[in-house]
Amino acid sequence: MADNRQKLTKIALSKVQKAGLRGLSFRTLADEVGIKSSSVHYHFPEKADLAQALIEQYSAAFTSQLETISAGGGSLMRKLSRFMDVIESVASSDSVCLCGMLAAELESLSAENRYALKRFFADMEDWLAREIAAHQAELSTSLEPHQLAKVMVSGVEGALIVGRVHGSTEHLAAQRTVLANLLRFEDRT
Amino acid sequence: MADNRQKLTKIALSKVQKAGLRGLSFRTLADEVGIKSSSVHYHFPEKADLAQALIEQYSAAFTSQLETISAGGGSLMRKLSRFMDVIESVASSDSVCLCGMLAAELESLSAENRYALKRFFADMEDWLAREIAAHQAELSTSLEPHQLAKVMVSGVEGALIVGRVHGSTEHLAAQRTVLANLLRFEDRT
DNA sequence: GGATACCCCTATCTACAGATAGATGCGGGC
DNA sequence: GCCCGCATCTATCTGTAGATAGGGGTATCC
Repeated sequence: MADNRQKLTKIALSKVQKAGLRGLSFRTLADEVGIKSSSVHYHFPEKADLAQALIEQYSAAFTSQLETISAGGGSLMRKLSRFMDVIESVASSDSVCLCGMLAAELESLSAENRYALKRFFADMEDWLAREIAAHQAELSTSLEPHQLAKVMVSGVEGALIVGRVHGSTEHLAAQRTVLANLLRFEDRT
Repeated sequence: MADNRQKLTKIALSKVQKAGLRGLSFRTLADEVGIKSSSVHYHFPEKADLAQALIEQYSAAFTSQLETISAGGGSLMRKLSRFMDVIESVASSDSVCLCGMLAAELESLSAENRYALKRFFADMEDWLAREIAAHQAELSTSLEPHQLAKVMVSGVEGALIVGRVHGSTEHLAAQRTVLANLLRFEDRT
């Protein structure tokens, strides 16, 4: 099985989204894949290397989804609704956004990890701001696209984390509703 | 010194806000207070007991601040601005909200800890919703107070966590601005 | 067919975590 | 003067973490 590396990142991703990087041990991870912990070290010498791989993989997948949304066209509200769909898809099974989780563990991350994290959030914000700016004509708000984008980034990350405590997705749902209202559109599309 | 218990919770609080509960060890904590780790266990038999004490103490202090704001009167915007001041005061020195941090570590918390966490967020939401409802006449929004409150709770928790990654308070600032706009008030008071 | 890269193994190290048992010193109250 | 509770100590247990050294098998490439 040469795809153990993929199995490792797949299982690690899910685990970190639930328990955090510190909640993941090389031993448990190895057990679940069916290899030894030393073999995990072969693929990822240090834990920071594993974290880095996770962030990059996650970011790439996320960016790809955003690009698909952009390419799909439609109104801003339609795009933002799709955006919320993407966010909502991680909320199931006691998981939060990988990068939101790692952001909480910031203090124990390597410099490289931190930089990758920054980029993730900056990319999300940029995408949102770009879409908002592109549709500004449709809007009756005077707010800066980047300010709105920052609020949305904070909002969804916070909603995932806080929502999990309550075991509900109401916080994300509220985000949707208020967002739609803020931009003076009707709910959903 | 019979106030070692207070010293413990004080130092532990600050440490957990920066590094999380897992980032705090009884040994380091004991060292900083100047006692032995076994003595920490005397005050807090298990780590969950320490966490519980932290959450309760933190919640009480927070609630107290909210009550002060309510008692201070004034416009809704004034109150919400004060609310943001309170949130902002924890953002310094690489700290996030204690409960936001613990929420990320949810999986490793005791049932009692989780319940206390839920209450913290619910209390914050209730306070916000109550204030919003009380001033609804001043507002031109048709949004439910509890939905707005949920968004605010998510927003500030997320802004603290994401903002720390960037080493800035811009996310909180954006929250302030957008919030003011959402409620159709001028910025700050 | 020998070299080489790849992948996984066994075995082990070092560090540190939370937790417990039992002893010590120091009070105040009976 | 004795007992008891409080707060702390020393010493130690047990478990688990990340990490490393070095060996072996296998497939591919020259």
